Amino acid sequence: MSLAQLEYFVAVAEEEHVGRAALRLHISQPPLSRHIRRLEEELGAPLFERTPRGMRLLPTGERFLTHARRVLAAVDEARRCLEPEPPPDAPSAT
Amino acid sequence: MSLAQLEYFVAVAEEEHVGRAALRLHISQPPLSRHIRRLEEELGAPLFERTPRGMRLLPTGERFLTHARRVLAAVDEARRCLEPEPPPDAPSAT
DNA sequence: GCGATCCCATACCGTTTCGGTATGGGGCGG
DNA sequence: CCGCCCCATACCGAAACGGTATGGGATCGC
Repeated sequence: MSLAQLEYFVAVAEEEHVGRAALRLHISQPPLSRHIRRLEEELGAPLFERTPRGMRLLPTGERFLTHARRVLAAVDEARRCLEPEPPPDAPSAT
Repeated sequence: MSLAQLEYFVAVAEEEHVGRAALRLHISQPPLSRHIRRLEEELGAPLFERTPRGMRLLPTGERFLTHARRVLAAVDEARRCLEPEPPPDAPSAT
């Protein structure tokens, strides 16, 4: 499991469509399909139901989505905690 | 930034020693040094102080360590949320 | 029913990343 | 001065990634 795979999974879950998710992620569709499939294999459980109209989250996928977002949020916080502090004379309120 | 890098960072931070951390992670020392350095480059800030005895966390590294552990914990939870439930007749107490 | 269309999945290829071995450079202790 | 213990760099083969081309299945219009 990689952070990229989690981002990919979230995008597909939200779009319910591999093609649109690929556009949003700026990669092409086949690698994205592969990542999703490999993630499912690694987790040992399918996350999506493949329908003629696209992808729909299974209950397992719904649960995983919550945790995936939590991971990505934690990564964002980790990045932010290192950002240089804004200048003392904050332009926001003063 | 990758999950592997976060694991590597935590191990080096805990061991304060690249060589021991490498043993613990079952990889060799040079790739581990590279990962740490590349993580620092990506974050734009050094995380460790290099001493003749090993590596010591800088204040920035201490802050980042907290967040790195949070990310890895969230990943663990994500994995766990998919595990098959234990059988109803729990063997723990019977 | 047939062809066009829209999905996702697979095959193949070039590039990049990763991990391992060998080696360099610097500080500390005998 | 010499050996030892650190981390850093150089180089190489293996694995993973992303892109293009293509296949297989289902739906819609005719």
